[in-house]
Amino acid sequence: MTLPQPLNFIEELKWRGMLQDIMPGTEEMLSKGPVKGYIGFDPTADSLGVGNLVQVMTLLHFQRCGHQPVALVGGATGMVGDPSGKSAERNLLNEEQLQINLNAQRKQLEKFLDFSAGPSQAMIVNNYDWFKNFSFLDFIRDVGKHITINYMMAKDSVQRRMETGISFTEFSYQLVQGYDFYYLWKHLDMKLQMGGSDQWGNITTGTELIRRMEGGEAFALTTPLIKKADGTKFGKTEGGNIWLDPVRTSPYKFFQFWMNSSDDDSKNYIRIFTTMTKADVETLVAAHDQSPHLRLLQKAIAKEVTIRVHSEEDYNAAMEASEILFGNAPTEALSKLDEDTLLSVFEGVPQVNISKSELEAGIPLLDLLADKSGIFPSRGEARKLVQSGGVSINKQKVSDPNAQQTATDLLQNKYLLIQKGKKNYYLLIAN
RNA sequence: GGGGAGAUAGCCAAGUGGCCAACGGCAACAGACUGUAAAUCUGUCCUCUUCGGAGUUCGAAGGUUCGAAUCCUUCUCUCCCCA
Repeated sequence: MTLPQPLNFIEELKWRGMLQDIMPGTEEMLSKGPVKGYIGFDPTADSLGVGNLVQVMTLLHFQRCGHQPVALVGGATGMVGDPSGKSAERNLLNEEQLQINLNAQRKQLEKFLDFSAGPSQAMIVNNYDWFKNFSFLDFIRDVGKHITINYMMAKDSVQRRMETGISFTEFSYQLVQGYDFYYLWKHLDMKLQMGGSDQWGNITTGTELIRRMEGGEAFALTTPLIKKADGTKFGKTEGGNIWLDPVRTSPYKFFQFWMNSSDDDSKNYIRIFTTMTKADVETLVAAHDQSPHLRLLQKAIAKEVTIRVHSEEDYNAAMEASEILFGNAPTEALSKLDEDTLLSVFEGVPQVNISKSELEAGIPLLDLLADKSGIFPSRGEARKLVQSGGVSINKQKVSDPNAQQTATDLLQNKYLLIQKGKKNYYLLIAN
């Protein structure tokens, strides 16, 4: 991946709103030619979530600007536990789980960066590799000696835990992460560490260590914590976290997550999560403001991100499903679908099997919604939502909680599309 | 060790013998309006319900009473002040 004119990475981050803190001299260092920079990923789950996507994009932009991005998976740091942003001591992961998480994350990271040979070839490293044979005594002699407790205690992540308590393990985390930077600097000529703003403290311990151990110079920058316009956390919905793993979050849901972002948020997201140029973004934002109901921004983000994280096919399927579900004449569109299309459209929608013969005999609506399908935990809840107009079958509102559901409405003589609220769909399959 | 304050639904927070399934706010969910947006308005928000009700709650366990979140006893935990 060679670009005709390498972009200025810092400028790029600035207009995208992705620059929080930067160490003096960083921009100058970057301007001298391609350098290596890395970001660490904490293996707390077996999949990255959209929150991690910010850091992935930082690496991607870094690479687009002609530099060499390195993703570090925390096989060692994951065993310790980062106290940053945590109000209480964490539970340690067992090694088996850690290994699973590590491999899963590594695989995901490989999708985003360009690993083909060249001056900006991406790399993935695992800090377990240089920690596994580093004994405790050697570590406290060779590394710990260079950093004072006073320095470590001054960090925000530690300060905030002074009242409630912090274990020695978590306290030493910054030193472990700091040594990563030193090691990479020493052996891979790593010049820059990046990360979320909560990592600033850990990162600077690294640059400090490099200076004290060898008088070397290393640089750092962080990205701001992304928040939604209403101040709530980014990347979570009613259903929980939005994951990159299609098993955890279906491509349809993933696509919908971006489609649902508010206007204000999407103006930020388009900058962070797409590689569109500044001019294109500005044009699109202007077009969006002209006719916001077209949701141009949401569509553009959802498209690019879904394709990057999943695939073009997944995007097309999600898009098609969304058009049918949210389009102008959804009921008609539904009944026109042939079975294959219908199934592929609703691939990401929970499916429930029910008995066709019972349905032919007629099932009381509430039985169907609660006992038979488990869509509602109780009949009372089903009744309440039906009464308040929150339930649709095949995109047609049902209003009578005492109604019977028969087989006459079956799509393709086999399926019923149940809708709970506006955005939760279930496909009932009559066998 | 001494003294004081407190523990109420996801969170904050009223309530000190019956009118309490418990004011109010936030969060959440649904509806209306829209554009699958925001804001606003409305409804739901312990569990179950044949929507008439039924059952289980107010740190825990006992007790007083016709009746307790409210009074008494013991226990557990949290916070503050003094040593």
